[in-house]
Amino acid sequence: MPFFVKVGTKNAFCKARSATFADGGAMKGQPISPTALGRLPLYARALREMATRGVEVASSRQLSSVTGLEAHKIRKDLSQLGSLGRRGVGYRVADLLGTITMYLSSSREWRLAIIGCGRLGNAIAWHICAGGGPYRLAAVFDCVPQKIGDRAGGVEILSSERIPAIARERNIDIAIVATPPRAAQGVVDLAVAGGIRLVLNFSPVALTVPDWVTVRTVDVANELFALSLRVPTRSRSRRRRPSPPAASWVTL
Amino acid sequence: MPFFVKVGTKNAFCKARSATFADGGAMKGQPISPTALGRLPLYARALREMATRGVEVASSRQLSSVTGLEAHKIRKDLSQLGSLGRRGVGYRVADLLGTITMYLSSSREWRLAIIGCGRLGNAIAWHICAGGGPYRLAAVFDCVPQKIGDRAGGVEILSSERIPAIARERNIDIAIVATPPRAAQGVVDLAVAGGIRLVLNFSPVALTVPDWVTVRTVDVANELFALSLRVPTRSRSRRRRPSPPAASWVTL
DNA sequence: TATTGTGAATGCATTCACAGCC
DNA sequence: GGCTGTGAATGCATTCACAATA
Repeated sequence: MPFFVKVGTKNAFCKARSATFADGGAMKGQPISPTALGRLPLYARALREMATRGVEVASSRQLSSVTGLEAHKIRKDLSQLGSLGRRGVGYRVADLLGTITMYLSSSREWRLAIIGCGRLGNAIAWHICAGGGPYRLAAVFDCVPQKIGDRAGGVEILSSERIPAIARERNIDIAIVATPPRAAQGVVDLAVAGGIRLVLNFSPVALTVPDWVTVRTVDVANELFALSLRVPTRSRSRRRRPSPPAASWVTL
Repeated sequence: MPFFVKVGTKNAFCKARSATFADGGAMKGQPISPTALGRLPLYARALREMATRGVEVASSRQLSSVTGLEAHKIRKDLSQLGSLGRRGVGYRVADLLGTITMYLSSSREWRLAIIGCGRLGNAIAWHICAGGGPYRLAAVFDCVPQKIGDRAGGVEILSSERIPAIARERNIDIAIVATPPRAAQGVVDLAVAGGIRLVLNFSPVALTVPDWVTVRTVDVANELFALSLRVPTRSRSRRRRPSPPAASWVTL
């Protein structure tokens, strides 16, 4: 059972990996920090791209220029996967990519339902349909009668009333809510009734759910707002950072 | 020139507000922490909704149940705006809403360009067109000749080649990139050439930009990934949190 | 009693600095 | 000399606990 432990050093985090060597999982230290985990797909993409270009070895600085993240951060993240990379040389692209994909492959397929098949829902449906990854579009719902029976992302659109039943029937893991704000709470309630515990919400409202359900909201207006905060109003204490395009996300 | 200062107390943050009373802006302490600022729109929405329901006074607990955030956090955030709210009573909805909207109103209009008018770009175009807020859709670009001349979100679609010229002509502040991944870097280069310094990127690639440009990437696949990390694999150290629907975002 | 406001504690991510290798 | 790996320092957000107040 991996968890972070307080050990001798001041920063528990630094020792967390070695602290979990004992659990003897397939890979050495599972408890990679969640933020680092979230960046692994980015590294994987960069490495794949480098691999197709025939690059064999990549330094953290090169990875930095491709991903836009600081070399510091990259090394710290990668060090959590173990000691790949050779000092003075860099990381072997193929090996690193292999290890990362091992970590990423949850060897699990996630079954998605899109609720609300307006312009946005439709776009997401096709996006998922096209994109690789372990995500499968398993159902699409809408409450507009005219749309029912049409197809989106290769799946037949069903009536929203049937969400709870179909969610169980098709083993839906994740509901993507792309309805108008008004309807969002109603459909998420149906999804919860269907046993869904992960919700990705694109409508600009806060959804109330039981505490065993995780909601993640992506609000375009909020993204724009967060972005516009970034405008250099008066050259705010501008420390020279070589490439700071990495934006910090607003935490809800 | 607002900035955080180290003062007597151990936590500089706690004193940051009072430390900047001196700057004498229209509102007392401008330097609200960025994360708190990012949550203000959420509070505003909740308060507006309460106001329309005729609620006069709201406690942090009530706000908590509406927004899904912990009461702790809400009080901490709101305390940064000054001492609104009366102890033992709560916050006056109208007053609080007024103050928050004051903080939010940058009294500025942001002019957007959407680059790439496929399904996603089109959806975003209409989303912005419909949604209120200080964001105006000022241009839409696509590189597919067939689409040029069509309209999206009430704006004529122009050829991507014209991005630099139109960006200057129409004073575009923010570029929204919704192209296929291949084309993204190319169009963002054009946007940068047109003097755009804020980019919201929906394509799943890291964009390389000069350091005066801020890019914020929203990647649906990444969101799904981050969400699927949240699945309770083995009831991880589950501390009883009353309502933790608030998801923490993956930081790039 | 109910609720805000806030100093302090905690936790986590980032950044720094440099030891250890090529 | 260049580059990784990592302990420590820093910074910031969250959480806690409780004094102040209606």
